Formats: sequence, C-alpha cells, structure tokens
Amino acid sequence: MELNNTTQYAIRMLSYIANSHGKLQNAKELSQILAIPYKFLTKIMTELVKSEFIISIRGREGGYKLAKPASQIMVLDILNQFGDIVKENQCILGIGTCDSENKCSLHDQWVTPKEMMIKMFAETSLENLEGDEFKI
Amino acid sequence: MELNNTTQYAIRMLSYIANSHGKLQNAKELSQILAIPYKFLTKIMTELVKSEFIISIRGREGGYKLAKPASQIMVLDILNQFGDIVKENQCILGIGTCDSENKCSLHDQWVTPKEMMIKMFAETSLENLEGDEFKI
DNA sequence: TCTTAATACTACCTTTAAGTAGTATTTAAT
DNA sequence: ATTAAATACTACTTAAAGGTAGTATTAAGA
Repeated sequence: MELNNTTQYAIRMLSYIANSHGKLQNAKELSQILAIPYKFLTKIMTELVKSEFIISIRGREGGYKLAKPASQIMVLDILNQFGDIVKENQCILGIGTCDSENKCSLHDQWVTPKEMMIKMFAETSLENLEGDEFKI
Repeated sequence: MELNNTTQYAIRMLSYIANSHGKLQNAKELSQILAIPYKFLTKIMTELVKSEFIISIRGREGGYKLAKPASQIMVLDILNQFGDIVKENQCILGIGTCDSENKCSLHDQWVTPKEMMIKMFAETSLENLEGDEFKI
C-alpha cells in the first residue's frame, strides 16, 4: 500500500521546486539535495516537462521551474501522471471495478478510507506542501 | 496506491474459504472459481499454510481450511504477511519514517487518511467479509 | 497393493519497475 | 568561435514481482 518510487520522487522534486519561488533549479543540485540518482531524476524531469508540470530551460545557466502556479498543481495530478491509480470505483482486491451494485468482499469497509484518501490527494496542491515541514 | 497482486489473491482465497464453513476446499476448484492461476494459487496457499492462516490436508480428498476462527484473522495480518506495509510511522514519500518530529512535505495531509486505513485493516476480520456482498 | 487425486518442493521463466550509460543538443559566458 | 554547463534522447542493465513447469510426497479408495 505505497506510492511507487517514481511518484514519490516526482512529488518531492515538484515540492522542492515549488518552494524555490521561480528560481531555476538544476538537475545536478536537485539530485544531491534530494538524494535521487542523477540519471533517474533527469528521466523523471523530462516526463514532468512533457506533461507540462515543469518548464525547462536548456543550455548553460538553464534549469527547471514550475509551469504554473503551485496552487494549480494537485498531488492527484502527479499520481495520475505516474500511473498511481486512485479512483472512486477502483476495486481494492483488483477484481475490475467496484461500486454499490458490484461489491468485492472488502468493498464496504474500504469505501470511507478510500474517499478520504482521494479527497486529500485531490485537494492538496503543491502550495499546501510549502513551509517548515519540508523534509528532504 | 494498490495492494500487491499476491495480497489481493490471498485475501480473496481466505475470504472464500472463510465462507465455506469448515468444508475442505481444493486448489483446483479454488483456482477455477476465483480465476487465479492454479500454480500461483498453490504457491500462495503454501505460504498461508506456513504462516498458519490455513491448515492443509494432503492426499486424496485433501484440501484447505482455516487454521483458526474467521473472526481471529484480520486483514492487516494478511497484509503484513505479504509485505504490504501499512504502518503508523510510514512515510508516504518513502523517506524513512515520518512522525510529528520528522515530517515529509505530505505528512500532515496524510495522517488522517492513513490512520483510517490502518484502523480499517486492523479491525476487519475475515468474518466481517462474509455475506451476500461476496464477489468473485 | 495399486491408482488416483490431492498438496509440497525446487527451480525456472516472464514482465515490469527502477536505475544507468553514453551521446546529442542547446545556450550563456569568455 | 570556443568552451562549459546545462537539458534531451536512445538504449541498455538490474532487481523484484508475478507466474509457470515438473517432480516428489501423501493418503483415500478401488
């Protein structure tokens, strides 16, 4: 019951960049600060650029910054981009979809925690992650 | 954000067996009913036997049954057995452990959904999974 | 006692996620 | 112009999860 590694890294990268208020961040430093392997970080970053979370400036003095205000990037968007599915009708036992018509054996117990989780991911933006509680 | 495949299968297997009120179930039939590959099912079942969720009877007319009352097998126990970690101090961003002293950037938002999830898994037994809502 | 139907064991294969390597491209500074 | 420092691209390797194959063992029933 975990987010996959790539998603975890992506959130940390975006969260860190969101805290640097528009100042360009480069891959080398990010890799050191966040303790994410350089080559893996750049790979993920390229996906974040393509999916328009991040704008990259190439060449010397280049780097990365957010493509839109931190308040407009929801954690749920990041999860979706990296295939960490959290859907309303998702069956926790992996038997297709689950709803009130078609329930798996854990369905009723799972409804409430699942909804809380989805709500949290959907309502939390990168802006909400700023502040002293940032951990590396 | 999903349970791993093996855990999902194990819950479904145990849940089905819990609903058969002591009648021995064999791997071949379970495999057909639950649509789980036979060889994979027996592999998981052997682990359930070794970890004392299940008692197996070998030989002709053999099969599987619960090793203890359904009310005493919690879903959380199954998760733990198959490495699906759901712990109080588990960091959702995978940076070691997380607590009120040492917070990752998502910590505060994650606390409540996480606790609900853990509570649900810890308090739900196989007995609670019985009934008409059983889906295959 | 022999056959058959069941679980158990050992070892392997396949797929996917995670991570790495090397080169090409871009651009500011000198 | 040249260099240096940055991102982008293509392809590969590694590790872990998921799944399969074949054989051994067990025990009821004919």
